[in-house]
Amino acid sequence: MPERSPVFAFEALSSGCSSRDVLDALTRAIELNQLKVGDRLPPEIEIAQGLGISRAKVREALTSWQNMGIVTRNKKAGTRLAAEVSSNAIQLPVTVKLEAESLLRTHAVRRPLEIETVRLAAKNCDETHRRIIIARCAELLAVYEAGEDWRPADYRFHAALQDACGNPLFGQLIQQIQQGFNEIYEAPFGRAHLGQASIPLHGPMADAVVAGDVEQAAALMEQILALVEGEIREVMQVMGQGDD
Amino acid sequence: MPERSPVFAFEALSSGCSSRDVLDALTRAIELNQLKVGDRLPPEIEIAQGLGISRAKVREALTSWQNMGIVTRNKKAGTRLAAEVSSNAIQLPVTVKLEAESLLRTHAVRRPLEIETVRLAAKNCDETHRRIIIARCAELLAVYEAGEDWRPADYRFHAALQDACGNPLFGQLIQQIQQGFNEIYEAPFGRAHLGQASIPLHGPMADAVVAGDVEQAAALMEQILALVEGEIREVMQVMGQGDD
DNA sequence: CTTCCACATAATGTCCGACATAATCAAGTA
DNA sequence: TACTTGATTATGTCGGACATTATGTGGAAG
Repeated sequence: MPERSPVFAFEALSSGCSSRDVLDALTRAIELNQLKVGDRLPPEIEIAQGLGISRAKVREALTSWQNMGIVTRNKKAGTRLAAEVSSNAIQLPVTVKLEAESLLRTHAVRRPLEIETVRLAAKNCDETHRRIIIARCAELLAVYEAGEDWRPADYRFHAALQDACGNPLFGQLIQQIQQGFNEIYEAPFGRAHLGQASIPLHGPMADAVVAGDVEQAAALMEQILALVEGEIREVMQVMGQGDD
Repeated sequence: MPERSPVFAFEALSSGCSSRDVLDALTRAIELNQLKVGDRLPPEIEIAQGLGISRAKVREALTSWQNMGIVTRNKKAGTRLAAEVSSNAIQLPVTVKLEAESLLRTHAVRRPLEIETVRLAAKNCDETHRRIIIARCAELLAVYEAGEDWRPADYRFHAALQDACGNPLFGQLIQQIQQGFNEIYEAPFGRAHLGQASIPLHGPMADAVVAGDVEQAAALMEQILALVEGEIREVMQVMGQGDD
């Protein structure tokens, strides 16, 4: 059984075309063939032949997507969609330089975004999202009290909040900033364990969001972030990194 | 007169190395040779020879930097640094998908970042930044009252605020989000003229920031953004885009 | 019949060499 | 001096070859 459709429709492309043109054509082809996240793209050589350009050009374009996290590539396994693409979306590569010395600065950027997220979540979330938030929060607290690794549950809880706020951009930005934070954090300090002290506050915050109490939810999120910030300062002082 | 130093020091690189390794090595070489923004990098072929890898690999790495806006490339003119790089900085490509239908969502993300910026600016700015803010604001108001194009002055004023807040990440993020916003805004609606109604509020806001009145400054920025949001809604309604 | 190992296969990863293209520089002429 | 023309040099593009590595498959051993 072939994993992907044997035929893949392409529109021809002129020889002298920019990488952007290639990505646009690929985007249209993906829409046309209704590829979903996780689906496989044709081999590079077939894409090249289909578009009428060289494999190098296809590779350049795909590398660009790979850097953006839109596709994953593996030998033999091929290239797979890791995120949705759509022709009426603009890929804006916001490259932020996160300096290793400025963990606090990175945290500072996340702060207003997280707070606004819970504000919006408290204001906008519907019954479905309320149930999800409550469930994720209960899960987080259970894992935390059991003494297990609470970070995956924490991640899912915050993802639920970001979902509930009704604007996917918040989740996208926060998660990518967080990812960058972890990268520069783990290098000198090992795996991230920040936020331990703030877990007990997550229950009341979930309650406030579900109850639609915007100010209370925002205030609790502020407290949570303040605790995290305190832990960052501690760790940096212990490691003799000085503060910033 | 040679525009760049005739010798360029490299450290050798193993053959099977990731694109990331190449960029790291290049970063160190750039630091070592003290290249600044606007300076020229050696030709790709020299970089390849210096690092002991193929030109294709160098090109892939440079393309990645080009997509991130770190370098610009021109035939014959060569590759030039467009932004600073440093070995203790992590380039985090935050790719946000800005959909054409969601101008309001984009604005919603900018909102908390702008408000936090003026909060921090009001709290942290020193005498130098105060003078700059006052000057830029006066300039903006003068241009506005003269009936000229106030957008460049507006941009400079906001840049001064972002400078004054003490955390360069805010400015970077906001400006790139704004750039993406303009891209998707200008396509259907022509050049951006948003914020006209909010200009008179900029004077009091600058005063509040300079006076260190955090809450007043934040409140005025909120009003400004609310006016902008109103204009976005108007334009979208007129153009029959519906609201989101 | 099932399990496990070795080989064939197919896709990306890497490299090389060649040519195209364009911008800059230099020389030469009006 | 000013303009034009050609040479130079760098990136842009392409095709092909080989390396590397999951995946799949078939045969031998149990």
